[in-house]
Amino acid sequence: MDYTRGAGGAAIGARLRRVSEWIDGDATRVYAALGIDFEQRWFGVLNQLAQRGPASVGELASALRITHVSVSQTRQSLEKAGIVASEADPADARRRRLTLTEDGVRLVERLTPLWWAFEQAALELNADAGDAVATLDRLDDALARKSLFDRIIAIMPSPGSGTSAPPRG
Amino acid sequence: MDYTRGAGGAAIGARLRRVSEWIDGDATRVYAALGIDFEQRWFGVLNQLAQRGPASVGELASALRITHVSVSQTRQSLEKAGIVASEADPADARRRRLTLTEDGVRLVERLTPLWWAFEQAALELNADAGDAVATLDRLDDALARKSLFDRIIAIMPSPGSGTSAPPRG
DNA sequence: TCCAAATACGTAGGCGCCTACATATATGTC
DNA sequence: GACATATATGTAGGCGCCTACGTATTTGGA
Repeated sequence: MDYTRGAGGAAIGARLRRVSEWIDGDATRVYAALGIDFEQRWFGVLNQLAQRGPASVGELASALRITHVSVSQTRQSLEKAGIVASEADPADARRRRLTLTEDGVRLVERLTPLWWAFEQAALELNADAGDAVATLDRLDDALARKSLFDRIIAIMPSPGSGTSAPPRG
Repeated sequence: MDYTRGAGGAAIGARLRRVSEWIDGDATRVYAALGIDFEQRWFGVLNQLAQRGPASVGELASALRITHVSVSQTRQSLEKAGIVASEADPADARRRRLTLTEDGVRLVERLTPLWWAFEQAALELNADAGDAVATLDRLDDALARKSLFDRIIAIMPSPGSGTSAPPRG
């Protein structure tokens, strides 16, 4: 039924995406079922600001290992929702300093028990799946050492030009 | 630097998505570097048609474990590119029967060595990451047994209503 | 001191998937 | 054989991320 298990390498990206869609979708349904107005993409930035205090777009992108563009869009959404505020960094006008608003602090407090439940569910799932998180760590590390692009080009019968994938870090 | 490793459960979806983005992106760059006009999302449908012959939208969705909507959109893209053709199933006019065109067959032949390289690279990556594919299998199975939604709701302090996540297929 | 290069952030538009809803055809029951 | 229900596919629009490119500010030689 699930042919992707037999499709091997070329499908591994699709499989990862599929599982992430399931998890994201279920998380979205949890917030909806509890009547909480919350977007999945807010989590990283919000959690980061709650744990470590004010930060710039670039710092958040680096910590979350996503692009600054994605953080920038999330910031706009968070500001529109009144959860986060921002101002130009007085020491460097290129930077934007993000902080939680009072509403933001309250939202984080309200969500904390839910995030705890997430954590427990993830631990349970992780145990069921034979330490999936450790595997994710190893996958991250392996890709950081040598990107899939470089691996494929190195294997290709006729390697073509010497182009290389951009670094991910 | 990568805080997501410490963020635990609530970030697992984001981490999976992130890795899938890296892999998808590298795959896209490989096709681009070789000058091949190919979209990532074509792979599942194309590979399935090549391996098992003509199939309907629903059959492909089921085999690939994605929604029929996604397959429908991919079909339109493949038809526009002249790689796939379709006709109403004579036995059931609701169904659409997809087949590879001659161009489609040629494209699959041209891509076969590349997909082989993908496969080798994935095997290498898989070995580097301590059998990530087996972990993905277990994750699939664990989520099929009990969705993340159900796991979270079961753990929540005040479980709220008796709603449940829809089955995944 | 001036100006090229680097850095920080933003906008436009795309990708591959999704949910919600609409349409067309088939099926089963009275 | 008519009609409610089930099934197969499609359309509209959203999500969270991306690349490509543009603008504003800072930095570091010549």
